Amino acid sequence: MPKNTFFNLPEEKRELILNLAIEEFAEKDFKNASISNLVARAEIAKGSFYQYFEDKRDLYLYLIQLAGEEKKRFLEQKSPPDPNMNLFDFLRWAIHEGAQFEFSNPLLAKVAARALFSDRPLGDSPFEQLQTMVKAYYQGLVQLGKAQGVIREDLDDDMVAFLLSTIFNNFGKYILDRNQIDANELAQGAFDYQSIQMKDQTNQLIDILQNGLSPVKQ
Amino acid sequence: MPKNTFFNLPEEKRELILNLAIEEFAEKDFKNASISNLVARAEIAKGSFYQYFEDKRDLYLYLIQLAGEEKKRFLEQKSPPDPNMNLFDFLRWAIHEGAQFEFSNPLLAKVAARALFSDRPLGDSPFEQLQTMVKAYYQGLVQLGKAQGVIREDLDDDMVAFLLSTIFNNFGKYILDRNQIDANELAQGAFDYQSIQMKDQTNQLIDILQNGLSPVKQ
Amino acid sequence: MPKNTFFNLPEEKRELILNLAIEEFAEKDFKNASISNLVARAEIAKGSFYQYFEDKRDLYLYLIQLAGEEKKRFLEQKSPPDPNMNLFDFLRWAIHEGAQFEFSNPLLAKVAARALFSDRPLGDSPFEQLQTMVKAYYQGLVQLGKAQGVIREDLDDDMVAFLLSTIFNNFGKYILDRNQIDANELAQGAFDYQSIQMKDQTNQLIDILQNGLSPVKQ
Amino acid sequence: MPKNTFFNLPEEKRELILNLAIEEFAEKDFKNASISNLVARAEIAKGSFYQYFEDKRDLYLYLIQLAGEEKKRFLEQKSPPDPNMNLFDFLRWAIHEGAQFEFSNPLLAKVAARALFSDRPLGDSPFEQLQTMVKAYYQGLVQLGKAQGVIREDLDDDMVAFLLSTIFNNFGKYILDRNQIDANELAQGAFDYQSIQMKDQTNQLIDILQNGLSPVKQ
DNA sequence: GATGAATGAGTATTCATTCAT
DNA sequence: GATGAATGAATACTCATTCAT
Repeated sequence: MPKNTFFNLPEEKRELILNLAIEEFAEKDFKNASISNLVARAEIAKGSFYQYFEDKRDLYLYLIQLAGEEKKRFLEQKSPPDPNMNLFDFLRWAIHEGAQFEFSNPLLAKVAARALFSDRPLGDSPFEQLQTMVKAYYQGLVQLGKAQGVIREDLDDDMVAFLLSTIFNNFGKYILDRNQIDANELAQGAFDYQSIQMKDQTNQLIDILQNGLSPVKQ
Repeated sequence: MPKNTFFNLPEEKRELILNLAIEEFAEKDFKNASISNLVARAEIAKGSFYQYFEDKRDLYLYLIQLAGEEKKRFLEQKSPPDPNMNLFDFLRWAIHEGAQFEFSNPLLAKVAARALFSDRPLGDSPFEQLQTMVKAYYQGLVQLGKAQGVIREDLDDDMVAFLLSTIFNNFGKYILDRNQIDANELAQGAFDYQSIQMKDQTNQLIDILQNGLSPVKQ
Repeated sequence: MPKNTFFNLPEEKRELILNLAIEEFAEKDFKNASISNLVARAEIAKGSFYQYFEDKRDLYLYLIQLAGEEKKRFLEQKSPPDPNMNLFDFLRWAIHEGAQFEFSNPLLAKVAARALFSDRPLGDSPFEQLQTMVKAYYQGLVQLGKAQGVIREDLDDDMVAFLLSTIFNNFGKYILDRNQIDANELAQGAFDYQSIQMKDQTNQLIDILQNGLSPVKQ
Repeated sequence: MPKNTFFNLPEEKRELILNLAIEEFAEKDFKNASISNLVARAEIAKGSFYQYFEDKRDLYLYLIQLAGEEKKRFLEQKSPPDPNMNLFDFLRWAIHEGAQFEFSNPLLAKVAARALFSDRPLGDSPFEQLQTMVKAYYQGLVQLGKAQGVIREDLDDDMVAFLLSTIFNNFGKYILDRNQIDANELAQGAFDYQSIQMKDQTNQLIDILQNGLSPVKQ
């Protein structure tokens, strides 16, 4: 956790450091992300960095935590779904919002994706919490679906959660790839999610899941 | 490409270097993988490494190529599917074999996954070919499915290919996670794919896809 | 250009580093001059060198610039010549002073000579400016001589400038050779220019040039 | 000295190695000249090099010796001057021939120039012989001039020898510079000495020396 | 006599972290 | 609380030379 000195910083300065840190860890993985580079760009003293953070690791873990919180806040701040809403209608809404998150915080999303999928410089333990959280979230969705009767009872919870999370976690990147959008350009506001026509494909994707997961209608 | 000196090495020594290299690049990304560490563990002279490989990049690209070849060979050596086989029956077979590959070459699979999904130290070009190949493969499957009438005609090819490839690419890792198996222990032969009961879940997964993608029966 | 950290160093330390650097680059050309050796002898940390200088090239170019400035300062600090002074009287003065410079800064002179005459590790561009400056200086002298009527009008400016610069550039080294003086010993203050009787030869040399270049008296 | 194995080589192969070695040592100084590069380009085995030469130093010294011999042979093979010829007429002839040597053996000339003027990787001793030879040659010329009565008796032999040698040694390079000719292109026969109009300047240069050195006519 | 793989000390440069001011 | 100079282990890579075949 960052030290108090960091949180006591004037908001403007704190935000600057944070944004530059996100850029740095979005572009490079843990080892290659450079504190030297960060402090140079933020125009703070090397020593100051160590007044704000324990070490590089401290900053990194903070960013990952932040990414989780940001995503959660993002989803909550938008009209959160009626708990009685059909699960697939919720997913239809959520995949849009999730993609929009990737669009509005592309660099932070990149940091998180890196942490979740490949770069594990600090061993697995610091990430397990995040991963457990994510997993629990999707398992909750599956259980909700079963309770609503829109997911077949016999399906393995764990496996369905894997299916959903895998798809949702990669969908944002898929959109970027498909539309040949670079995360850095995106961070500079070069694109607008609304301008991209993905609705049809998104609906098809949810349809597939719905058809695949629902009890067979007779 | 490694130099002839490498291929002329006694098999035992060559294998040793290769395995240690795979370990190194499985644990760390390109930049962090250390040649110094590799040669120390392999007990060869620094200079010898450069007799065998042009440079670090040369070794890395070789490993990636190797991963592709190994996977291809693995799939081919097992009874390859009857082209007339129903696509989903083929997928049912392939997801098993693919997972088995991840089991028999866990570290090499890790190197490849890293290359495909996050670590792009050498620019995108060396990977685009691989990625294009993978993408084409899955789009071919989609088209086959449509031709067989087992995938709905109106579905977007690209999106379905994304769905399949995402699931297949992550399934192996999912199995490892679910069974709490570490790739390094696995590499030391600590586990056996057959001993793990995944058949039910695997079948369910394919069922979901089949139900989701097939034309609605009426 | 060295960084501020270098100029902020206590004078004693700065001088030590500089002198050892001059020794290093006087003995060896750019590629062979060893930063490792330098920092070992200066007893500073490897990393400290890179706090002071961008890189090896940075130090090298600084030394060359220093050599130029030192020489210029040296000539200016001594009573600069009356612009109306006969060119050959000026040369008589200058060749003495120039040789004295080689005596008081033998290693720096060696670095500069190497840069001007043979070692071009960084392409020609950084040196062209210096070389152009030197060339322009001598051509200016030739034109002055013609204006004063002490150099024959029909002589090729370029060629005469070559003649003068070649002689002046090599004279210092000639004196060292003739008196069997080693630049390194000299740097340690083992010799004194005044103690060496060269006045007669120097005068003869200028006489030769004067007789050779002047319009024939009739 | 190269070993007998070298001299026993088929002439074609020996010449090839020699020419590539000259290229290597013309482009780079002793330390940077690369045996690895040489053997690669000559397509001989690394070990073979050490069958032919003691070490790098051995080859280098051989090249320098060769350069001296070549120059001597070059001057002798052309109609050598009548010993009774006026010294300055001889110099007028010699400066042409010398420049032509630089033109016909530009790379070898470069190796020699480097050795004489700046690169002294092996200490001074191996070069002293060459330098002594050169010096003796020019002192001989000065004495001849005095004997002929065309050089003033009171001039210091040593200094006049310095003057002549300095000018003659740098004149070839001056011509190359003035005509913006690159030694490597020259080695490939891209230029022809005859095509360059330097006669006027050359004559002026000798005139200057003659006027400067001759006893004053009254 | 030819080969070419093996060696290892050498190179410049980077960077997280410390600590005296 | 801020500073930024100092540190030194770490990095990839080179190359003359040796030596077993």
